[in-house]
Formats: sequence, C-alpha cells, structure tokens
Amino acid sequence: MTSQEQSLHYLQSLGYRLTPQRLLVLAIVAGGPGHLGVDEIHRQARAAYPYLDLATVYRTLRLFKQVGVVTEVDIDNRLHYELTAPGEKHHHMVCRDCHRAINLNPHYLEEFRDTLMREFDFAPDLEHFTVSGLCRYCRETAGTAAAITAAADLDAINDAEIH
Amino acid sequence: MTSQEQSLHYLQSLGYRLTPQRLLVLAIVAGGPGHLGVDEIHRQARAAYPYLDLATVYRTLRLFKQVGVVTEVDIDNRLHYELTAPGEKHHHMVCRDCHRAINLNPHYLEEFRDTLMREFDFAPDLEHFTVSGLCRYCRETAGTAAAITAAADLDAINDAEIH
DNA sequence: TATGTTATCGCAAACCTTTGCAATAACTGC
DNA sequence: GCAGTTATTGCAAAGGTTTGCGATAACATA
Repeated sequence: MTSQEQSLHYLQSLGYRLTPQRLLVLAIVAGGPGHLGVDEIHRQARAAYPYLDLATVYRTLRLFKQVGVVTEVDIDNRLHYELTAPGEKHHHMVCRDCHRAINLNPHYLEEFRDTLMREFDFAPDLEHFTVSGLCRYCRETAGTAAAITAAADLDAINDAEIH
Repeated sequence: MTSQEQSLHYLQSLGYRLTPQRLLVLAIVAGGPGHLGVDEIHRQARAAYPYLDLATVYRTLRLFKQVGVVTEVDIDNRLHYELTAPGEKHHHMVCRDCHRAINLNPHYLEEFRDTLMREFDFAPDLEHFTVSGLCRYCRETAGTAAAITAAADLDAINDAEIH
C-alpha cells in the first residue's frame, strides 16, 4: 500500500467520502516537486478533469491539511501545499525576499512548545509552522546594499509603492 | 512630546509626508483598546473624515507596520493593529477557537532566533510574531468534549462545512 | 442491486486585501 | 509666499480565498 493509498484509507476511516476530485488533488500534490501553489494544482487537475472548480480545490486542500495529509506553506501571501511525510515531518523558513522555503527540523521547536505549555497552558499549533525572515543569500545582498549608503538600504526595505 | 508625536516626527525624518489621514489613523490606533481590526479603524476614522478610503487605511497601516510604529496581529485571517510600545514590546498567542490574543514576552523567542541564525544563517522576522494555538480555556472545553465520545471530538475539530 | 441519507460538488457571489491610475496636496527651493 | 516636484489619495477593479446554496453522487442499509 502506497502512502497515497494510506492517506485515502485514513480519510475514509474518519468518515470522509472518497471522490474523484479528492483522488486527483492528492495525486497531484503527491506528484509535485515539493510545495505547489493552489493555482498550479488547479491547472494540473483541470487537465485531467476540466470541470473541477477552484473552490473545490481549496476545500479539498483545507480538508487534507486538517487531517494532516498535506502541509500548508504560506509563501508571499499565497497558499502552497506539499505532502506530509510522516517519517520526516518538517517546518519551513520562508525568505521574505526570494520566497524560497527552507525546511526546518521539528526538534528546533520542541523547546518553544514546551515553554508555552508550561508557562501559559497554551497549546501552539506547530504542526504546520512557517517563519518568515531573510535567508543567507538575501541577507548578504541586503547587507552589501546597506554598506554603500543608508539611503540605498531604505529603498531596499520599502516596496515599490513608496518612493 | 507624546509617543504619538514622536512617531510622526520619525515618519517625517524618514521622508514620509504627514497627512491628515495618517494622523487620524495613528490617533485611532493609539486610542483603541489593544488591537483593532481594519474595518473598526476605518469606521472610526470615517466618523471624523467621511471620505477616507479603506485602501488608504490599509496602505497607512502597512506603512506604520513597516517603520515599526504599529504591530500587526493576524486574528482569524483578519488583520489587526496596535501601537508598538517601544518599552514593552511583545508577541502574540492567538487562540484558534475563541480568537483571543495573549501577549508573549519577547525573551521567549530569543533562543529560537539565535538558533536559526547560528544553524541556518536565517534571520527570522520575529518583530511581529504570532503563534496560533489553543488557549487554556478552550483546551479545557475541547478536553471535556473529547472525554464524552471520540465522535464528539471529531465534530469539534471539523468545522461547519463538514458533517 | 435498489433506495435513502447526506457529504460533496459546481457555480456564483462574497470576503478581505492589494494594486493601477489620474487627481490632489505635502513638501522643497526659490 | 509661490511654483514645481512627486508622494499620497480616492476610486475602481483585481487578486486570492471563503461561503451559501441547490443539485449531484458516495456510501450505508436492506
């Protein structure tokens, strides 16, 4: 039994119905290279089944995420999904400049979770965790710019609308 | 000089113009009890200046956030803003059930930031950090439900669309 | 296999947020 | 204080995502 089939059986065991749409979306996410954007998933799905609606894709992915079959990653305000690999679960660091996603081993968050539980009785959702920030490459670039002039740095920080 | 006036001078020193719209939005965020939703800010602002557009409110708040004058909090997929108190900066834990926001002292994140910097050369954006999760109260409620039947627990987890 | 129940779908419309553009108004230098 | 420059505004439209609703199809039971 493949991991895909396992996911489907799991859905069924929770009382959800197996529909062609769900099989299709799952197959596409499973086949994609890493995380796929919703529009990309929709486009691929429509190649096989032209009537599939975008809303259904969103609903399906939300369901998959809820039950843990896929992992959601927010990249530049757009949702992306990848198959949750049970053995090698990971979080993401997304660069706010180049929008690349870097995997982060869950153990880096264990301590943080324990602290919040102990101190505040707060159970953080750290199943699908994403930190935004600046990756090594983009930090170097930004750093160089800053070294030239403070003004150039300011320009780099502000987006197109400003200045 | 009040903290509001300081913020305005700071904006000006960065080359941004002081407009009535910006003064108004700042005053409202400063006056609000904690974090305010964008629509709430817009409503209050229009009471004083009816032509103020929603887009301007969004742009203004984005600018304020960029320069650090306000802090953005994502509550249930909706943006909220509060004045950044320089002396008492804090992060947020937002409950996914009751949507209440609990303040979190920055020192709880220092170690996490250091780790990401050291291990990955990744500089996380932890200025405006929000963790989603389940607060003490809602954990108790969910716990009770789970104790009754597993089915009830399942219902609680799925949202209205499911079942 | 036929039937009933209801989860799921497709469609359309709504939601919150961002963006393009021409008109306006805030600042600069004379 | 006045004119020129251009950041900022209001408006309208688009963007990505969610939701309401009637019609359909997946599953359970017999």
